[in-house]
Amino acid sequence: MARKTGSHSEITGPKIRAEAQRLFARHGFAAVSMRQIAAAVGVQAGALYLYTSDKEALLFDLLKSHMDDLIAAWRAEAPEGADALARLERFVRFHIRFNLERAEVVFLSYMELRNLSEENFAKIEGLRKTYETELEEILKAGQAEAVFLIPDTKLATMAIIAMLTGVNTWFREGGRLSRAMVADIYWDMVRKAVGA
Amino acid sequence: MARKTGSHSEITGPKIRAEAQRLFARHGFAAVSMRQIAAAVGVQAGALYLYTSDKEALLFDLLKSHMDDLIAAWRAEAPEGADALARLERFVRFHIRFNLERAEVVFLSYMELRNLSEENFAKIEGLRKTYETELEEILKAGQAEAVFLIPDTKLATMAIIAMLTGVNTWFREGGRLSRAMVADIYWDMVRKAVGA
DNA sequence: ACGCTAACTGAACAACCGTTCAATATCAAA
DNA sequence: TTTGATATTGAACGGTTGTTCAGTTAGCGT
Repeated sequence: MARKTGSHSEITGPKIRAEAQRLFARHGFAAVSMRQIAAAVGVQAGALYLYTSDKEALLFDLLKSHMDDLIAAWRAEAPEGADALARLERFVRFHIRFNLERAEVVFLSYMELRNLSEENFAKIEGLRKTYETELEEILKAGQAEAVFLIPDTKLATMAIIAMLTGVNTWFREGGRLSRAMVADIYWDMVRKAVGA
Repeated sequence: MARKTGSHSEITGPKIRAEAQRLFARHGFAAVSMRQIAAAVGVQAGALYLYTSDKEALLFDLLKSHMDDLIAAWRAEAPEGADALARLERFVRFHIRFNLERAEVVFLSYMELRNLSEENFAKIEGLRKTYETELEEILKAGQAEAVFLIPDTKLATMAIIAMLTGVNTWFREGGRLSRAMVADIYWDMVRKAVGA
């Protein structure tokens, strides 16, 4: 064997992803050049192509990993056996917490989808749909249990997710309310909205 | 006097704004070139500079006009004397209708704010804040009338606006539900969320 | 028909874009 | 110390960017 595989790439690779995420979120995908990313990493632009096939793949990998993480994290903590009300509460708190923890990539995954090719766009949209379905199943269950009173579970799903994701647009650390207080208040509004 | 002022500019000016709005919404501000806009209008790139000082001004004018229109339209139809519940219902229906009617520029005003200079960004944010305050005043009034039960009017404002604006991301003409049905369902959820 | 000006063209500017690649530096294994 | 793959450079590619401007066209008032 020669040099240990990726002796530097183990540092440079993640660094590229981190700087790309930061810059894309700050200025937008199209407004950030490969040279800017390279400069932030401390490398020449050509070196980026040892870690990504092209600029779009850099974006896609960020979004794909995020969606995979999101779905896996939710499934890991979703209370499978519990009643619909408890499951909904868990979902609300999970969504707010997880999204606030990863504000940059969440922002990206809402703003930069149109910079993906048709196939890659479809993949991300599929994952988003998968995640939304997790919520809709809870709402359907609560409807069946007659604990929720929802005029349309599909619309309620979209409404709740939009409402929860909206927290990312205004929440600032050290503001008037802590994350926990925000989660409490949103859970109260969601619970009432579904008639429970 | 010579030629009537703006004999052609009365056509070209609005056409530029319309095509810029369409292209910015479709591909993103940074991804659209002045030459693309000019080509869509049927003119050379240089001609655009008779109507705008630079590319950013083109975006800013679209967003500024939209925010002005939004606030003026709401104030024109806001039921000043009515009780909080009636005013909230009007707001919900107005917001959904107005935003669906202008999906392109609404999309822009959420996605492309970061392409504005600091001063221009602040102006748009100020107008957005003005609009949000209109809703918050309704919520405060309902709280005072004891017809609403809201843990935090600030958060409720953000939650409701995010929820309503979210309609734009999924609504498609000719889908399962009409605009009126969507508005009915959202009003039902909002009413419950505020405890009325 | 003429003059004037608004409207527009087309070329040019320097800067920057994503991407490729031959050359080179780096360093573990032999 | 030599070997050889890994990691990276730096220059180059053709093309595009926003913007400017001298020159041309078009049409109204006289």
